[in-house]
Amino acid sequence: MNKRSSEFNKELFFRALADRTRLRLLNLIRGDEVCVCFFVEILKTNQPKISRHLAYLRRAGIVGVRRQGQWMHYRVVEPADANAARVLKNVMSWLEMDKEMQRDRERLEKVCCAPQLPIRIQGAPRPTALTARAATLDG
Amino acid sequence: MNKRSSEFNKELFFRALADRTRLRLLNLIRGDEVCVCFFVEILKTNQPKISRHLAYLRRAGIVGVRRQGQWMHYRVVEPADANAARVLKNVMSWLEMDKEMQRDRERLEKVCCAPQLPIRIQGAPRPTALTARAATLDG
DNA sequence: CCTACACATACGTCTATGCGAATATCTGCC
DNA sequence: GGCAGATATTCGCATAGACGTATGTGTAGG
Repeated sequence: MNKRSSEFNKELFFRALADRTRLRLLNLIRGDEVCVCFFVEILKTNQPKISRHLAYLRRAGIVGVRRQGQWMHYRVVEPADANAARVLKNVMSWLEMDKEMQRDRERLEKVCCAPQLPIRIQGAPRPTALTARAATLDG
Repeated sequence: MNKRSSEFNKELFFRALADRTRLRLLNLIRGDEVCVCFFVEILKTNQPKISRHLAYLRRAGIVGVRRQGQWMHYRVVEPADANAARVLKNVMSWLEMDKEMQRDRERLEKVCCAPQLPIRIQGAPRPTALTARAATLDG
């Protein structure tokens, strides 16, 4: 039907990036694999909101999920389209220069590397990469 | 008030790119300076629609305008933020691979390089760069 | 001035999307 | 099976944005 059906949907891709909450989520994930409850904790918001935005990013082919028991681990994936992948890389490094994004990451690192996780997310699996740092502290 | 007031608005930037008509406009402008009536002609749509989308791109800091008599010449400008500029460059070359965008450009070139412009836009100033090619044909 | 032309903006409508609150789903465990 | 915790989806509402039509604005030419 649609003559563009085989092409990567750029509009969907950019709309996915056109929201501050989603950008903050991408910034928190980075090269890691982060479970939903951390987003809720760091962005200090309700869980459905986070979940909806992650679903949006998933539909746009920007993030992927892995289930581990009751937890869902989100990661940034390479978009199917090479140009989209290139743009996304640039966007990710762009986010590093944003003050709010930097604060978000500081909070995430502080939370993840602390010997004790906050009460709300006691049993949650920590982000893989960040946990490597926290492992020495956490028994 | 807003703690992010000094930072470039990424959401506005991406929302500007999150629309097919606006992407098609950017693709038609490219490195050139194109007057509104050509957009209307090539995209085969009404003038207010084009004008609104151009205004959106202007607000996002992606295009600029120059008035020449009754005609308005639009051009792609370098966004104030260096990262935005880099992303925009990538997007522009991304557009080159899009079938519809290629067709749009073919139509624009055909129209601009023809000895006679279509009746609707008889007196319009041709895009500068493309006109260089048409100049030898057009008296 | 008045008209014609190019373009911009306003208006009414419709759809997409964001939100919080409520609810559903899935998994681990007893 | 049933309960609890983590996550997803739904619902109702509010706003943004896209569209076509109508109208406003600025400029050139008589």
